[in-house]
Amino acid sequence: MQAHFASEFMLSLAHALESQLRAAIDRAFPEAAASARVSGAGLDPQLAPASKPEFGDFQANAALPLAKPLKQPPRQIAAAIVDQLMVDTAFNAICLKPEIAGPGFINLTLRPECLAAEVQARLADARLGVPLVEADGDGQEPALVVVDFSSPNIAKEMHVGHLRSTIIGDSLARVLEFRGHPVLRLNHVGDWGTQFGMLITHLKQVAPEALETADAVDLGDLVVFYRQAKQRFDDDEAFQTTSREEVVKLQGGDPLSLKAWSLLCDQSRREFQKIYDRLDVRLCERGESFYNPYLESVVEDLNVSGLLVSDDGAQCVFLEGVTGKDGKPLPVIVQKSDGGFNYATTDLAAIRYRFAAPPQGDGARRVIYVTDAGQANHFAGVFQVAQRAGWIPDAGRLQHVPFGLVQGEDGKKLKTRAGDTVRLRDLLDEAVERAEADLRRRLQEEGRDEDESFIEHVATTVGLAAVKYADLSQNRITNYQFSFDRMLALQGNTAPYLLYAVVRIAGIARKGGDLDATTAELQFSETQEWALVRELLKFDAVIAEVEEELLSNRLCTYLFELSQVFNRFYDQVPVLKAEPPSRSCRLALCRLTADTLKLGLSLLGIPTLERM
RNA sequence: GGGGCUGUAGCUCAGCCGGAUAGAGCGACGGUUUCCUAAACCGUAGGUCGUGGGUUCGAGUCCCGCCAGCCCCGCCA
Repeated sequence: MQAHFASEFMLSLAHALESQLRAAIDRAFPEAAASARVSGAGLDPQLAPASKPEFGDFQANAALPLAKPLKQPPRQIAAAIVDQLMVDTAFNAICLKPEIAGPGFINLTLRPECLAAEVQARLADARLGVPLVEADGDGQEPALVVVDFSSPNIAKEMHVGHLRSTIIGDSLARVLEFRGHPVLRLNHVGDWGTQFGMLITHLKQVAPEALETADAVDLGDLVVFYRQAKQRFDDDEAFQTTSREEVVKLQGGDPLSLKAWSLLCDQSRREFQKIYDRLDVRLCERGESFYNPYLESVVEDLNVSGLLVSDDGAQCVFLEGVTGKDGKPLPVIVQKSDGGFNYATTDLAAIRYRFAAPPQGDGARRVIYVTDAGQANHFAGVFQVAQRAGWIPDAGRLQHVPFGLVQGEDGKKLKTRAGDTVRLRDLLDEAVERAEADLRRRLQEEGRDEDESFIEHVATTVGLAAVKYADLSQNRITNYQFSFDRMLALQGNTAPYLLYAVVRIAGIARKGGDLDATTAELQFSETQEWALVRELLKFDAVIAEVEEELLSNRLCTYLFELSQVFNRFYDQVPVLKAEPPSRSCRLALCRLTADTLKLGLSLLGIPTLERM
């Protein structure tokens, strides 16, 4: 327990304060506390972070709701609670005398020496106060978390639609990994199904060499062929029939079909990998086809559990609580009338496999799907079926992490000028090109002379960071308006702003500040120093929140605010020119700020720079 | 028709378990550089939180109705 105090500061402190408050309320109002315990979980101290810096560090709002039942003015109640707090030595060790403010808020301010000691502890802690997740049960490994994200389709190029899933999924996986969860990052690529029937059928007629020789056509051509195939499939009934036959052959394991299929997959896979390498995203490919052998037994299982209903020739599970036009329950179709399986079947097989204990499955405890919000209904249905089939263990969590559409600056779905979907590759290229143009203009204006490798490195880092950060910094639920101008802006809540804060600190180090020097006792006097200290110490709580809520924008907001506070500090408080005791204390703050920004950005998948 | 999501400053968005005078950034306007990178900092202006009810000591936040936009709705994923 003691060991945890040092490494989990704000959180453990909040927990300590909460129980101290609870005890104080208990002593001040024993009858009210006792009756609250009878009816529920006892009185809630309603501890929250202070809403404004002038209110201290925390506020407890418990007095307000007590006013009515106790028939006392809330400020009087607050005073009674504070009296009890003041006799608690443990409380006095961490907090100054509480203030009662407004209608009856109890404002708590942490002792400065307590804050300084924690800064000291974090300087010596590579994890910056973020604890590793507890082992599960008796010394067992923490349970596996599956994060399913990116998921492009074979024989198509990755486009802007894959951007959010890839970036958000990667960041969530990074946060979970940092917390110590074993994470399986799954790329559920679309490598099976009807589309292959039509593509192979079409290629047989127009480019048979593509089905026999690796890389006979390039991926761009393949995309064109795919589009043509889709067109024919929609227009031409005979083509449809042939395509369906082709799917059956493929699913039946016909060697020629399988070879063609595997060539197409290989080719796409290499293209995907180029994007993932650029974005520094690691993924374990496990496409839809992986679950092929399990589809039949999924349907069989559902049948055995009595969930399966034959309707109109299709095998369905009817949903509870979800009705269609006629007021009747909506089905999830798991086997088409032609006997084929569809995506719902595959998704069910995947859920079952991921939760199932090894070696029959992954043995996951938590499964997270990062896909667009348009699939919310689908997942809700599939999740319900999995639940009713008993495939989700008691402690298992199955979560859809939805995100909104990527829109252009006109508010409509992002398209190229020609009206095509934007290729992810082109989008990344443009971000880097714009970052490079910006940088060159700046270098010229400032009369700086940098070599080409510097320019390339900075432009690449800034450009890609901008794309990632812009996406991650927005609450993912809402649609996302994509704008190069905004994401590459040098001021505001953008990647360049955050990167610049790191660069400033690196600059201090270059100019002779030894960031790694240790300081016996940290002392701070300036407002900006304390503001920075307080901001730095929030990091652990922010990570805990992202882990639970799966909202990366909370981390972004924090890093932005930390950068702002640091920039104010940098602007108003000299570091290198400060006198000896202050100088080393300020250098220590610089180092912890740099470490926090670097770690935070790395959890977003964003590397930092020394100079820019 | 049913379901989901969204609606907060001119624009793009935050807003945690319901808490104090609703916050940023951009844009606009005005200031700051003998000093660690000014890719920065400071200040000013800008709000009926879509709308009408309800619950509450207290509602942007919770509940119900309505309006608007986007998305989904049986054999595509």
